[in-house]
Amino acid sequence: MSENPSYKTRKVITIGVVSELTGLSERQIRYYEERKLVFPERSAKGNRKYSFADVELLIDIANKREEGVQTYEIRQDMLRAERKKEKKMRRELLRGEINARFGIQKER
Amino acid sequence: MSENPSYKTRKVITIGVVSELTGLSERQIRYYEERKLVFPERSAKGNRKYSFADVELLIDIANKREEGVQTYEIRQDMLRAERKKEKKMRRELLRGEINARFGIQKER
DNA sequence: CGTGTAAGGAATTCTGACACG
DNA sequence: CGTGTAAGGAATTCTGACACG
Repeated sequence: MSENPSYKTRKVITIGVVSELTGLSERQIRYYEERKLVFPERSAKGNRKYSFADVELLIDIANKREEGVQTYEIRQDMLRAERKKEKKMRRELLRGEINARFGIQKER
Repeated sequence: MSENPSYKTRKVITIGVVSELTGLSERQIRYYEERKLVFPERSAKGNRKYSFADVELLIDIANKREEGVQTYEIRQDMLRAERKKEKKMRRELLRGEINARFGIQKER
């Protein structure tokens, strides 16, 4: 049951459907790609394919744009968030390694 | 986090992508619809849209077809399984109602 | 029965560009 | 900067039908 969590990240949705789902025009969606905010995959013959995660991201972008935030700012925020998350993951990885060597044996 | 379990059942995938995902020809996919094995939605202008659940179902169908099972048999099996599940849900619903009236107060 | 294919048309998507503000 | 639009072409999808086995 529930085998695949990749339903959210698998890129299978064409731009027309994404447009319906987000309310954005295809022009806008392609422009946000140009501005490096979304990264669809391409089918064999070059058609863009998006994931549900991309759709949600685009909705967030649309909200920020409505507040007047420029695509450049949105991109900067995304990059900052990404670096923060990486830092966190490194800390957790390190903690895990330390535990693997010393932490596991509770006391003896 | 993880707000939407509908990633699996939301019908957003076009037939070409389903064909890639399943290895079935578009002809086969349309035929299985004709035989009432899958039920895609339609976009405004009539294009079929499938869910991840549909994709998995189609893969199951493809496996059965390879074993020589006819579409009619597959359909009968699906209907039987569905009735069974409904029966189960009715039982559980009933049990829940009974508990709501009598079961909750443990003892007094 | 299950699937391939050619047919003709309609809708989709793509890119690069001009426009406006 | 962000978005609309017309342009031309290529790929997608649709339906109904004929073919084969």
